[in-house]
Amino acid sequence: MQHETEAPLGLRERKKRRTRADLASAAATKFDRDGFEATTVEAVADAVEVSKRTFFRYFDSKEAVAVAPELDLWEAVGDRLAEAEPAGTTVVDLIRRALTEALDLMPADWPERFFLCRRLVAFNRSVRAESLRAADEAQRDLAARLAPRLGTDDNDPVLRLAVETGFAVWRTTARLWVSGRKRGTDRPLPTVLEEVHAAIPAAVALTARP
Amino acid sequence: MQHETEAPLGLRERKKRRTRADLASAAATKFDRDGFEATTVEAVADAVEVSKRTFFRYFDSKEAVAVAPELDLWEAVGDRLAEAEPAGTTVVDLIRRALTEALDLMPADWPERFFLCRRLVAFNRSVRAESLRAADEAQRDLAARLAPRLGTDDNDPVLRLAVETGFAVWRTTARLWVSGRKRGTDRPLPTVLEEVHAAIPAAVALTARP
DNA sequence: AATATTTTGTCACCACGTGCCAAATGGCGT
DNA sequence: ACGCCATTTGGCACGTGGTGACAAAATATT
Repeated sequence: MQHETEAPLGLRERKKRRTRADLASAAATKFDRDGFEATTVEAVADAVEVSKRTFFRYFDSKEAVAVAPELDLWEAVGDRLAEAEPAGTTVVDLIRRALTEALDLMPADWPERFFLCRRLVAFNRSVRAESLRAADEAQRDLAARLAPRLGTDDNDPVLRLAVETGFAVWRTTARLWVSGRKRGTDRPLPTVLEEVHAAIPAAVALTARP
Repeated sequence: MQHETEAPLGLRERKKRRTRADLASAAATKFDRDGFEATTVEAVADAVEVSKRTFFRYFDSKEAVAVAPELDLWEAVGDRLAEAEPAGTTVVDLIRRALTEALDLMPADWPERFFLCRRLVAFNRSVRAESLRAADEAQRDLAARLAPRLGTDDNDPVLRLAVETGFAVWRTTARLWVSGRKRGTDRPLPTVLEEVHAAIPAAVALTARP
């Protein structure tokens, strides 16, 4: 027998995680095949042999299960930031690092799931809204955690703007990555993230030429 | 008789605009008094003496009518940008200017309506999601309009990032303005907008001190 | 093995949102 | 003033997302 690392993690918790993952997976395939609106949550629940009521105990809404990969990412980002040392680096760069580490922690099939998720985001209004809302939530959470480390409250406009910029980099990265993937160029997300990060000065200085 | 400026604007169009405004107004007061979820769209429709079916011909969703002031703003911004001359100024600043001009165009009761709208955004998940979605839509629209003036397509990451930054400034402004208004400091939005705009360098350079 | 706690299923219910068609209303020429 | 056409509105029915309440099942604890 091998040593139990991290946590015991009883049967109960394991089962819960599995059903959640199963629901997200079933939803992803059905949404991809039949479309988001054409698929009912009952159909998703049935596919996992779970009642509709139980579905809504795992996900707040139909849209939430569609962006499950993003929710997973934000959770990982929150965890990574809890132990990160902010010393010396820019806030924007700190967010980039937390994202990179979080991406590194994600399971192997995550990029594919994320890709499908982004297609739904691109084509469906309500899914797009939920995606933005989830990112915004992560953003607030992050600002609240960062504030004490900087000696300000999380209403400080400079901090807010910094966090906004960090997430702006992520959003741009996600889009660039997706469009790149569609035409074969399959670069890893952290690489794209670094590139976009480096483009910040050019972006704020971008001027129309008369 | 006086000379007709701008457009004839027949009775039909005028009536449509009025019902739309009435719906938004009725919704605002009811949402403010009874709460967003406690208010049914039927109740809003009844208050304007219009059928529920008609309500949904004016607004895509219950959330949409809640953020009507923002929708109005984005429309005005789009209009302003159509005639703005981009020469010489930064893209981020160009967005700021378009916003300032648009804010100037809004009717006198707009700030109050916007304020109530922001309260709903702050307390309600789905309204917040819709608000973010609407801003994102305006963002894309703006990027698409700006791209040809810069000689690039609207997938250029630098342009994207620039537009993201411009909107980040707006979002930060909105929050700052609201929190300022709550405690008496009632400065006009364009002023706050300028301040936040000026804080960009500080934000991207913001560093944690060990 | 018995008990306590947490999760799940069933049922009922409400309200959002939409397709469909008939009725009403404004625009317009004669 | 009248009737004709285009557009807008109302009424109805329907599917589905989402929730409260309570009983049943599953898991943890002693």
